[in-house]
Amino acid sequence: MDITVPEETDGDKAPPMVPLSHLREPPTTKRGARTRAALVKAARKVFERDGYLDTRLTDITKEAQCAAGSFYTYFANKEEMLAAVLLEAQEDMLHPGMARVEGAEDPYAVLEASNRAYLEAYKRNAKLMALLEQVAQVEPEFRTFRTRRADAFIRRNARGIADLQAQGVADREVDPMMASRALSGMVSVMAYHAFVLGEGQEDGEPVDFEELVSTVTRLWANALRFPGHR
Amino acid sequence: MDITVPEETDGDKAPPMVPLSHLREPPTTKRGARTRAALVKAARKVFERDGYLDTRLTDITKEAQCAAGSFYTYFANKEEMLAAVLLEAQEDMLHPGMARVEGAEDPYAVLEASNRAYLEAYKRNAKLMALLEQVAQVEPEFRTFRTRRADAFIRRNARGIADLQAQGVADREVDPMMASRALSGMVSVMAYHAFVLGEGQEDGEPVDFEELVSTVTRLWANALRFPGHR
Amino acid sequence: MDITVPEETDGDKAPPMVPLSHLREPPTTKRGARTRAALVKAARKVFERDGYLDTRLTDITKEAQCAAGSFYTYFANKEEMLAAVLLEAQEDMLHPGMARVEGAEDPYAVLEASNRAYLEAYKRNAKLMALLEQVAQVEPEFRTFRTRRADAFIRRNARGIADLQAQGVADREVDPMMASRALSGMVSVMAYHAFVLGEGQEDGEPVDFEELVSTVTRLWANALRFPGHR
Amino acid sequence: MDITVPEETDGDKAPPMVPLSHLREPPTTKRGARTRAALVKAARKVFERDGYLDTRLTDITKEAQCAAGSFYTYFANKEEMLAAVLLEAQEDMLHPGMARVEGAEDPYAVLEASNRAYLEAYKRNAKLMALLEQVAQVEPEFRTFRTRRADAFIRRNARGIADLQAQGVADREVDPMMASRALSGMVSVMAYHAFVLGEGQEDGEPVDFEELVSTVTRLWANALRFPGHR
DNA sequence: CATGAATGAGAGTTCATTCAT
DNA sequence: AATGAATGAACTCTCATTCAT
Repeated sequence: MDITVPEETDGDKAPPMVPLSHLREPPTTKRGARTRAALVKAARKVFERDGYLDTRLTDITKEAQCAAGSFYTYFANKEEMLAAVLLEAQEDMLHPGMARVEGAEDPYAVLEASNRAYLEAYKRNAKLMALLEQVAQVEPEFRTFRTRRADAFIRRNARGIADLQAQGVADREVDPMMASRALSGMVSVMAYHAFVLGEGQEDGEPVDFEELVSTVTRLWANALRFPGHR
Repeated sequence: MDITVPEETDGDKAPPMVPLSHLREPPTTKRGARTRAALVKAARKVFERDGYLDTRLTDITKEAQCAAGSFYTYFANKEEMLAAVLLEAQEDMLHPGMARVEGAEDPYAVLEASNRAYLEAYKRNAKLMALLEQVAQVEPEFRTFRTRRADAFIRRNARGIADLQAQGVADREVDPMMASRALSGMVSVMAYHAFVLGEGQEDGEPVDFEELVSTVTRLWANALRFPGHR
Repeated sequence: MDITVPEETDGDKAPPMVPLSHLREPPTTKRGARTRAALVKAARKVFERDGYLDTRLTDITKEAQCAAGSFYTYFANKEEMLAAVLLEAQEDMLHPGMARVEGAEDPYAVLEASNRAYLEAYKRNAKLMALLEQVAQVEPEFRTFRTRRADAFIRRNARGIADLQAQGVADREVDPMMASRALSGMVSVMAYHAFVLGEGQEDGEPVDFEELVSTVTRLWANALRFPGHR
Repeated sequence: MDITVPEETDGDKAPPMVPLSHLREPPTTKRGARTRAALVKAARKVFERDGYLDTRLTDITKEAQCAAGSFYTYFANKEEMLAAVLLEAQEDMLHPGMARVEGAEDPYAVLEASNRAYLEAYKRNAKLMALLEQVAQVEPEFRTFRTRRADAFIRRNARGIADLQAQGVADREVDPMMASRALSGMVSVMAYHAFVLGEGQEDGEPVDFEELVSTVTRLWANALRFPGHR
């Protein structure tokens, strides 16, 4: 969903964006590293399976096959554990390698590629996204995290919209930031519905991925009044 | 956000849409009714203030100035309490009296009125909506409730879109249901951002209501390619 | 199981033998009498169905179709309620009119008639007997009650045994009181097994009543070495 | 009370006979074993002193001098706690090492030894037996347990009776199983009276143990018409 | 007398966190 | 660094009993 023009350097390099940077000292020994890694892996599995709230610390240590006390060697509490999980997954969740947009490129194609990449990444990390939604409702620090993460996308897309407006290929009547928030939100809502709610449901039709991409792209392009519609 | 043409009778009369119909027997005496009402009122206040999870039953009874045990005279547990709160608020939350659309009416005006009504209702019940979002992440029964509630809107708007397509005033390339889900979601996301996140934030600019209405309406109209845009 | 010779006047006329004689004042009005009776009847039903411990006072008032508070108009608590239930049933539970034993009567026939009468009464009141057993384990006052009730039987039968010993038709080596306790206990154990445990069980063969009577009688007669056995 | 002839191998090896096999994982460390043992010991003491129903979990942990929460490290609830207590006591309660009966042995002597052994074991574990009686009235699972336990004795003695009938030394008119139930019940009733009720009472004469053994044995032998009575 | 709502002490249970080994 | 038992505050829910109407 990132339609930024390439030169734009966004502020995304701001540190991890993961809450609670006050993580404990990293393990020094090899064994320590192994245990820590096992805990993070186990935590992700259990969080995704049972949800953040229903996960007891002992569930994690049990899954990681280590003692309850070992948890505190590496994490101060459940929150920090989750922060570590997210930190590790962030790479893939953040922005899926977005195709560069060369000057003369077709904006519609760029947009579509961007949406596809976003939706693919969402699908790939659906369980984690569901988890993040849950936690954002429950732990203020993660709410902030989620908001910041979303805002980065939105700002980025806003810049893209502004560019297109400047080039005369987008409706100039809308505020780029607000339009970006609306349209980016539209895509994320669709992703949430398709990949988070869509799973557990008996709904029958599990949403066709390509149709999802094309509909979302078409609506977005229309909304901004891209010229020369098919 | 309801752009249904008037004749359409939708299936919305389905029962309360509130989970947990196993409510306890309603009070028979006047005093009982007073206590029950005090509890519901107190519960709404505390839920909205502290969130569902952080609310202890005794917080509610304390606020309602009655004994802890009295809670159970009227509600089986926290869930049922919330169900009662939602049931009572439902009237206003649902859909605010939507302007009728007479045959020759301007669809753009109808759409705008609809969006305005929706956003006003959302704003009025912002805290409750925030609560609902939280609970939906935590209690499966309420997740279902929220989903059903949203689907009712979406289906309704989908019918409106289909009508407009039939009349030749809306893009026929998109599936009405999918477009409705995307655009309805777009509006609700904006409402959530403006009225739920917007409040507690230091964000500075607290979103101009009229701009919100007009932007959202414009994007929606554009997306469906309403003719004769300004 | 009463094999006392007729002239014997036993001490059984001692007051009700029901615990907690401090019953509340009997109702004065007709309506009061009706309510009280309804409560006793309901209590017996619920006690027998759910057991003493699992019975809540409101279960009784609900069954009696009266308000919770009315309970305390007639009874101080659950114990007194049970006392009232037992008092009312006592007549039939005690010992069913036992056939008189005329001088020349066959002791074996008397014994058999006595056992039959006892077992019939037990069977008739099986649920109440089960209840009494339960309560005796739980409320000291009812334990005493049960013990006294049993002792009355035992003493009575002991007198019968002593008579038979005097007439030379019973083993003189055993202490009449102890033998009575053993043999009376034997019969009551059999009754408990047949009519209390026997019911809920899938055991298959539900104990033939006549065989029960004859076996118990035979063992009893043998144990005392009645002469001229068949 | 076990008069089985020696060769008879009975099916008694059936598993623990204690309800609720779903015991928690046994402690792995020495400290854990110590705590668990302390809890079981404390529980037995408190159960025997206050009865099953009046025992609160905290009474047990207080007696064991550990925190309330520690209880749940080893037991899921009060029931399992009792199961553990019974399991530990079972060895001694079950069947007191019964004297072997050699072919030519005097059945009367065997019977007497058996009764003595039973009564001694009962006396030794009187408080626990009282507890078991109480719990059997209150928790279905323990009622089953008690019934099974009793049935094992009864079946065993029934086999002994059948043998004696075959050898012509016991009355053939009675059904061995029914007679065993009656006579075994007789003995257990006497034990209950002497060692459970007898204790707390002011009754005066606390039952002479030897007289108990001889009376019970004599009645039993008579009942089955052992030959050559003294 | 009847009603039925109000009361509140008390029990069981959970689980994050600590700490001795 | 790892272990896993110990801790105890916190919370929900029950129900006998009271009392205003």
